[in-house]
Amino acid sequence: MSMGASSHHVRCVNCPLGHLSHFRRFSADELEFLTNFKTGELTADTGATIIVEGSHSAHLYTVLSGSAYRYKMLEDGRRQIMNFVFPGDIIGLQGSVMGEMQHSVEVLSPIRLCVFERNRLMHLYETHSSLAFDLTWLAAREEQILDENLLNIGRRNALERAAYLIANLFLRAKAVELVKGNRLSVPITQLHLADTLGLSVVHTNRTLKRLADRKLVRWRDRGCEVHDVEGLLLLAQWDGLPEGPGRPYL
Amino acid sequence: MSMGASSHHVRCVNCPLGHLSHFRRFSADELEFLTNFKTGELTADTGATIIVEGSHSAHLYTVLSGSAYRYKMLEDGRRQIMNFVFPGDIIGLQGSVMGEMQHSVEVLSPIRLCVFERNRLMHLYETHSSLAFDLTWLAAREEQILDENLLNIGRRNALERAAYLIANLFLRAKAVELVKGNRLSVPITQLHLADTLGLSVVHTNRTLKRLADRKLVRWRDRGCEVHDVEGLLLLAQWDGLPEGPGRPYL
DNA sequence: CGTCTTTTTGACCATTTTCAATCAGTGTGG
DNA sequence: CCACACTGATTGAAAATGGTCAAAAAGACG
Repeated sequence: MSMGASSHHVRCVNCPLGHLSHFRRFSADELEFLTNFKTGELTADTGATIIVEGSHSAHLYTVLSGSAYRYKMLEDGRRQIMNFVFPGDIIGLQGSVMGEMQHSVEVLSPIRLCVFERNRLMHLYETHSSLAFDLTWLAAREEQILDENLLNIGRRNALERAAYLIANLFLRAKAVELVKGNRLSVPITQLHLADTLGLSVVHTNRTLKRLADRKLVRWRDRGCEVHDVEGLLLLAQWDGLPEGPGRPYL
Repeated sequence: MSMGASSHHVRCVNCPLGHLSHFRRFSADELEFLTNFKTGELTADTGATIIVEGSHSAHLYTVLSGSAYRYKMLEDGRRQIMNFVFPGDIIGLQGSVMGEMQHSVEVLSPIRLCVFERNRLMHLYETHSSLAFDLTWLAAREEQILDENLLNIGRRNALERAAYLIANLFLRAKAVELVKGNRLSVPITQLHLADTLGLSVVHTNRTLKRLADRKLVRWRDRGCEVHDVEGLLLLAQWDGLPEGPGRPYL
């Protein structure tokens, strides 16, 4: 994990996220503010821990590229992954707003983060209400994703669960160009899936095979190929992502 | 479900939540703004549906008294309760910020709500950044609760799950005086518990009996008595509520 | 090539669900 | 007051789902 060389005042006009139609455009004023609000950049490699449960991080991050996941652990080591973090997603908002961090975040694929200072957050609220609203939007969106995850784990069986999760990851990843062909370019292992689905690795593996038998997905070379998104949606009784283009980010 | 008689400009100075040390105090300015921001009140009886999944509610609510729960359903009828709603909690923020409502809300015990207009929300952000921040705080808190619920369902077994959920409900209810003695004064059924825990009613019932055998809780007269909170926390490997006094609300 | 991680498989075990009743409490109308 | 209908709580037995243990196979990597 290291701070980028050209730390301060990286030009947000050239933000890599700005090129994706998935995200909203900033006004000139917002762009200028954000350029100043941004403290620097941070990169981290696979396996690095960006945030530790229980810590009081002084920062807030937006993912510029790469991926990570948010998780919690019980004292005896059982782990539950709550959500995955893709470009445009924000990391550490919970902690910035409420104090102590209640979850950890680990890097999945080499990640580049935009860094903001937690103690300047109030200033954003005071001077740029549209961005403040966007932050609430981002929090509400995370809430919504968690609702769906809860429904998934609580009420779907193993096969449906895996179908939902893979379809969800696939569509979210696709929106930020983390899909190559029918292949998810996020280096997820079956253990990650298992810890997200609330299943054991063994059963997750068997479930994936059943999905493969139905020609819905295929696990190959450490990665997941999606052969039939519609089939996955149908199996999981899911409507797909509600989001259109133009969603907020910071 | 009906609108209160003295709809407009109910004096927020006398807000019933203001008497609970659990919540933060408003400044005179905030209080005046909120009194105007508030559109009216709404009361609803047990079983009423306040919000329907898929709708575009024009309102946002804060619970003044009573209780409710938030849930989602699969097409085939399986239901998952995501969270319970107590006094001081906000209802409909997700929909207000993101558009369509992605979950339903049903009344548990006769409820009194403070009503706000969704289309005036931006005005709040523009003029009262402290309240805007509070809204983000509330969203982040919901996110945090959902994280814990996800860990609960995903990684704890039935006994631990029930222990966590009951302890959690008990402590949250206690903070807003919805506990009488050791008894939760929220008319929850074992089906509600089951749909929250991701278990069947039958197994939930058996699990509750096991908790009773251990003298941790007791189910009596349609309600739950908690005999040993510490024991529940220990069993669930949970630290209890992180919240201190002085939390925000609208 | 040897080591490490990840995936895959088999056999067996535990947990949880489903189905089917029964029981208890509540409220209703006669 | 009692018969009746209803909802919610309990229980038993059988079946299904998912977990654990152990080991092998397949890649990944230096």
